[in-house]
Amino acid sequence: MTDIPAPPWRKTRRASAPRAVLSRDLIVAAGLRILDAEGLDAVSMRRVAQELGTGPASLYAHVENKEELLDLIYDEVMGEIQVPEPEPERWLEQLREMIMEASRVFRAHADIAKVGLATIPTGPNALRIADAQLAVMLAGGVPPKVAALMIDRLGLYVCSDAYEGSLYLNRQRAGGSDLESFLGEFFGQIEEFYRSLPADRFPHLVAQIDNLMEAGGAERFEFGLDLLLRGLASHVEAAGPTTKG
Amino acid sequence: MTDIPAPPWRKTRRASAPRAVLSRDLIVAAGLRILDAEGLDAVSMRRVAQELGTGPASLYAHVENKEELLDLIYDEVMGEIQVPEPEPERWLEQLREMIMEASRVFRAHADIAKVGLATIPTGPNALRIADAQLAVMLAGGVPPKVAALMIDRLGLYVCSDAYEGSLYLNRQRAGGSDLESFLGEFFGQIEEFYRSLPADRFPHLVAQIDNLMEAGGAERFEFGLDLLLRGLASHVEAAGPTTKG
DNA sequence: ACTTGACGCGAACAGTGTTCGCCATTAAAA
DNA sequence: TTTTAATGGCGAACACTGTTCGCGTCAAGT
Repeated sequence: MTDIPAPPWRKTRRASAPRAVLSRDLIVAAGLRILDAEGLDAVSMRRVAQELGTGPASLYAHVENKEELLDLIYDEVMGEIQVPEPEPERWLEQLREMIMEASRVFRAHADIAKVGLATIPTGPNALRIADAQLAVMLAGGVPPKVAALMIDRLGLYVCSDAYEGSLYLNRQRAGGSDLESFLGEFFGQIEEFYRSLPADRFPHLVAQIDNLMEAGGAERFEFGLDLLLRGLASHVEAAGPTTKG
Repeated sequence: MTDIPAPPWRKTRRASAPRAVLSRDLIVAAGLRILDAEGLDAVSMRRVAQELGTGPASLYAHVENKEELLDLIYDEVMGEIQVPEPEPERWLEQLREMIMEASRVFRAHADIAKVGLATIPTGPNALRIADAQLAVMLAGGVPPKVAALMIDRLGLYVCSDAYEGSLYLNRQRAGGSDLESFLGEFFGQIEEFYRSLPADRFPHLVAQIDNLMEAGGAERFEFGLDLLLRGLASHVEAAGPTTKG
């Protein structure tokens, strides 16, 4: 019955209203597509619905609300983060590589980091990554209490730095120029502003303008990361070395 | 002329339409009042205007847009942060005290930290604090380049941690209960969720639940801060000690 | 006394997230 | 095979948001 070729008018009808074209996965995929192309602010229920050729109300059958949708997109992005098998003798290096990898993925997907800052991540991929970080640290002899605190602080650091970086990307999107020239002009203005400050009120700031402006985003991130990791290493040595000693 | 008591009918007129009742300072003060009482989301142009007994359009004569208003409120809050005179021999302690003071002020004003995350602070108070931090570090013998990177990372850390903390406050506001019982219930749910996870997929996470849940917000913040400061101290020793050596 | 100019502000526009109620289609039941 | 139940899709609407336009009114300058 249903296998016979349907008459054209019925086919038109079916094409105009095929059931189950919408699903959680399709909605999340559409949202991620918009996020990458137009930024987080563009990910509205209406825009996602439009991407799927429907209205905003249709999404609520598959997704509780916008917050849940963003959480789902966030975990989808986290799925791109690769984690290694623990090698105890190079645990610190491994941890550093994992953080750099996470940072890379966050930066690749515009300002999704804002979502990570705003929620306690409970998606499967977020859990997978937290578990892997914990595994590497415990294998390296980090005291469990310290390791537990550490994943919290590292997650906050990666998200907040990526979020800060996404702000420049957003402003560039608002303007029209390319990223390179935009950043140049933007930081040029900042530097000009700093140089215009009264040296008697802000003596140290004015004296250190070159040092303040010199470092780029990547250098700043790695500097802070190294501070955190050095501090962590000192905790391990203090608690009794399990490795190389 | 203007000193003589005005006749009642004029007084009534003046009371009904007094000129220049609006000003930047009044608008900022009203915004800060709403921020403290109802949170950042409540600070809308309409709500601020209502607080001043007028309409939203009236604000735009004194303030460029909402972003500028938030920046002004942010700097107003930063004005509460006290900074010390540099004492070179206890520079690290002093730096730590400054960060704790900043964190205290941020927490006192709900989720203003979100604004600090979203903009490069250029207000007078933000500059004053950055200059003071720089002063303490340079007096302590921190290499200028390192000190410059450090204020950036410390600012990011304080803001992001305060922002994360403000999220709980917001959710509590959305519900009706008091902060104490809300946090208890909330983290109870989180803990329950973690305990329900399959131990074969997330073995380390499940094994460390107690360690993950034990620490409160203050302990987490100070843990991360100590990591950063230990790392900074190691930079100073490496660059050649100016103090006590 | 009259003009000028700026401020105050009501109304409107283009957005947002979310809900309600109706329609069509499909799956199950009789 | 016919009727019923339920479910997904979706147009319209609600209560918001930031922002702009243009009118009127009031204060000061000439």
